[in-house]
Amino acid sequence: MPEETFTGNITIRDVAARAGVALSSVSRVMSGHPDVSPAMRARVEEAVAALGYEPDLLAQSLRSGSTRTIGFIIRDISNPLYALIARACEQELRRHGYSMILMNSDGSIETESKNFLLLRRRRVDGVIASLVAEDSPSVKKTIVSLRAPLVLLDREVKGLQASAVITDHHDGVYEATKHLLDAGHTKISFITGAENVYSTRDRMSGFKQAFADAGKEINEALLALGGFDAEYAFVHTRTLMAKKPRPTALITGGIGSTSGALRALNEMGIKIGKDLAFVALDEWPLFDVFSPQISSVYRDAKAIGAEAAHLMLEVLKGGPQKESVMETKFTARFSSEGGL
Amino acid sequence: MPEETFTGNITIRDVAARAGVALSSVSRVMSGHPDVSPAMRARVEEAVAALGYEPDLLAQSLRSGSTRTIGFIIRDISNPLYALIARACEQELRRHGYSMILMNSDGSIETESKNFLLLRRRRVDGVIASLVAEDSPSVKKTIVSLRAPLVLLDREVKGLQASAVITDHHDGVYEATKHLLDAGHTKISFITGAENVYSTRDRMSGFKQAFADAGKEINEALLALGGFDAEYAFVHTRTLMAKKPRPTALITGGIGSTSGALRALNEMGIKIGKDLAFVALDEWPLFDVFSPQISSVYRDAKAIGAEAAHLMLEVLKGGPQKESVMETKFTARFSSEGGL
DNA sequence: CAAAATTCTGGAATCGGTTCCATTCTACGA
DNA sequence: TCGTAGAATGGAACCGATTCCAGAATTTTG
Repeated sequence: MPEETFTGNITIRDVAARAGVALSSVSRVMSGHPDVSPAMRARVEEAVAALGYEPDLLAQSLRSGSTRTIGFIIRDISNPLYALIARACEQELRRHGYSMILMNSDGSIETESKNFLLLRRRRVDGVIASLVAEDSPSVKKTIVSLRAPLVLLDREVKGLQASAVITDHHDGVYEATKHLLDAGHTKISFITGAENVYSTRDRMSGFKQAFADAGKEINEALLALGGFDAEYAFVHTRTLMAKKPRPTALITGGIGSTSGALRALNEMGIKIGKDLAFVALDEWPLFDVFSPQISSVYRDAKAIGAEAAHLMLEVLKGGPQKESVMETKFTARFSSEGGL
Repeated sequence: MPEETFTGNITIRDVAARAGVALSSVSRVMSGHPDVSPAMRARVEEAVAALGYEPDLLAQSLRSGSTRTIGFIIRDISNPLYALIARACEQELRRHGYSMILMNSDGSIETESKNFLLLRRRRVDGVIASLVAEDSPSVKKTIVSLRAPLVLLDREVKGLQASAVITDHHDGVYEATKHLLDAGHTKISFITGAENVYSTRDRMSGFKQAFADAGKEINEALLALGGFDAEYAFVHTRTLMAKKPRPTALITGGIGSTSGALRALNEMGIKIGKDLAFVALDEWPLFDVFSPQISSVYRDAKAIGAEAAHLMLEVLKGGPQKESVMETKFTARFSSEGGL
């Protein structure tokens, strides 16, 4: 029960003064050091309780070198997939005494770089990040200079010491593409981000293999691999759907791409499952309620977030860097019918 | 161009040594203090550039008392409304040199309390929070002991020094309810969180006034004001819809409530806009794409997040505490037809 | 019972900066 | 030419903790 009112902060000195002991003794009691007599422990604990003392994490960090803080850099927290990942990740980190500093990179390499630099100055113990691109030398240099453990989300940067949680997009997309090919589609459009990130490459790899296995040729003109944002997908959906002959099927990679594409299709009056076979990669909140008819390749965002936290905690404990692979699951629904 | 490789961190001492000047001079140059000769500035800047020196934010914070860090406590970042708020808020804070520590309270008062305590120990410069409840004395005590500025999101806690961004739910809900009453509904259900948070009270106030203005009586048995989570709404939708006579209209407050209710309605085979008139409070991502038929009361989450950041920055600059009111807008669509 | 080993405790250095204060140097006016 | 104001710089204290080291108090051993 604190007896003092708040006038400035209560420091270890105040505790030491009240207990009539040295600073070092108070510190030892607080940190559970073995070299403390029961009498000393009692005296200090009384003073701590009476004053309501709480050690200053800032000062502890400065001295110990560990801030118990993890940076979390993503494109955009308002993307529901990232939000789910962040939620699970934060929960897990908090459970182990770590706090999360959240930073949006807004899809900009410069912002991302600045964020990394700032986290370094803040002396975070580690960073969990989904890079905007894997091929930026400046970001790579920044990351190396971090000298703190890094966990990548769905990215592969060669020549970089890092753990990673990656998704096996290949299998899910392979199944989805095979499903479309089996139905007789060959003019299949694919809209998603650029190939300078792992997720796009892995998705394309599944896409290509399905075509190869079916002995069919990919029509490169129907691919739009330029950006994850809704605007990019919106524009390219309009362009692609205006081509003749028009694509008979469309796959969109990521929630941003999907929303932009669907908005364009809506506007153009193209009905999925009838005029066009459609598959979305990744699901979003209320998916099962509002989009029970959309074929999708699903992945468990919550599990990804928790796994990212685990990998980080593992390395912080001195363990080895690791790469975890999360699975995807294709489910065919009404939207991937029709189109032919 | 750094000539040294990284071996431990480069401190202000290294810079002073290389430039052959005192620590205090380096510090003055770095902080742009006026008492610095051009010659001194040049020498120090040369050394800074050569060594690639960057001041340690931790040490600066300890000395200056300001961490340039803002805590952000919400129920759940994976709620799209909060995600949008967080995104806009972080962007704005970052633009002004502040970082955001994100914490989910998971709807638990104890977790929320712990989060506040941890933020205090981390010496954050301020906290932006959407409290789980307004009537918890323990949380109130914790907040008072923070002694850092607080910006509340859609909450009103009396006896607390704080800024706030609140939403004018009253008007939107009033319009929505009036719309239903005008159509002839009287058995209107309302499912949302408890009345110990401002948003529920303000929504109920609009609801009640619409009934009063219409000279109708509210059927209290049709209200379920107990939780914002989907599970609560799911369970109570089933119960309420099993009553006889059954409610002819339903309003759900918040995205969690809405998703739970819609899931239950789906399962029960009740079609909104036909078997039941339905209004959702708050929209969600892809709302216009997938739910263009759902009547809603909309608010601009991005603006709310940016405003929260502004209020915080204002107070940090020494300005007064303020309360900002954001508007809501009811739009009638297909879902609020039928039911009678 | 003295010497040695063990257990505790206090003092001081340290983490990496900022800032006050005193001192030196320069320039100006009387 | 001297006194003094003003600018520039260095030294030291400080922010709030941790930890090493030395010494005091206690216990064990010969």
